[in-house]
Amino acid sequence: MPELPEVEVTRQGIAPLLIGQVISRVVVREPRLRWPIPPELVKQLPGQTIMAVRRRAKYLLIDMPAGTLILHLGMSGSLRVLTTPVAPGRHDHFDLICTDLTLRLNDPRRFGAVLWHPAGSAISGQPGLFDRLGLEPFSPEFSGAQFWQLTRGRAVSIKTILLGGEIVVGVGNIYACESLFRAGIHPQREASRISKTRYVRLAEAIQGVLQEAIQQGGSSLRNFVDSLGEPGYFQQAHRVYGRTGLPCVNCAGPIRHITQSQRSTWYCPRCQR
DNA sequence: CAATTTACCTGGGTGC
DNA sequence: TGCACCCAGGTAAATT
Repeated sequence: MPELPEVEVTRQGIAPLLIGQVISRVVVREPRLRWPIPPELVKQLPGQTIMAVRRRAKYLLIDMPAGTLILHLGMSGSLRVLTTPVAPGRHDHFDLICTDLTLRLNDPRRFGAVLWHPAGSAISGQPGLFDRLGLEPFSPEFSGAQFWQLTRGRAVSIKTILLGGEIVVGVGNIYACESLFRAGIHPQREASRISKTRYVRLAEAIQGVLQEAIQQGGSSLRNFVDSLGEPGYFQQAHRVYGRTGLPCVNCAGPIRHITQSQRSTWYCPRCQR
């Protein structure tokens, strides 16, 4: 399940390989992803030179003169870089064929996306996709004080706020649970009833948890070339996620599992208030 | 307007 | 071995 760390590790893996490559052909085997893959890509992209590979929230942005190719891995997507011909397998929906390599998207559940943003308008203003995304967790604008400010008057739980992405992006279910545990905040606590001091702790917890996951992913991730980018963070030891009934690493009490808005939450009832 | 629910997908696991 | 069932979760869209 790609959250921000896996997307960032993927970006760091493919960027040095892709930059400078000239696109020669695009192959769409299955256009039915979250949204249909725009047919015009097949004509727009050939001849374009890849200038940069960026990330916004969990979106990968591949910049070229005519515009930006937007990729989202959904919940089961992965990218690999091929330098020799490899027969496409099941769920290999999209190929970006370049001079020296092919970028191939595999996505069994098809919750991912391949979209196109023409040059000329700011991508952050793309309606419904980028215009209401929250702050990047590693940006200078994201702080505990700002987090506190943006949650005034919000009656929903802090876990819901984290997953919503309208205040801070990149935190999925795993790292929402882990961040709240590290900050000592109960997942069901109302967002408007958390002190500024505790929001400072939460902001630091989010940054720490994500940063460590990126580092671990980066060190254990296989080469993106000619191999599947097996996400390193699957091997990471979670402190609460998925640990129903197991002893809390802090107080040894049993980790509790609950459901919040149809999503699993794990937490320590003694350490998180 | 805020909050909540639904829908989209398939692989993997479980129980019978 | 097969089959029905449930769960995983990112996020837009629909509904309350």
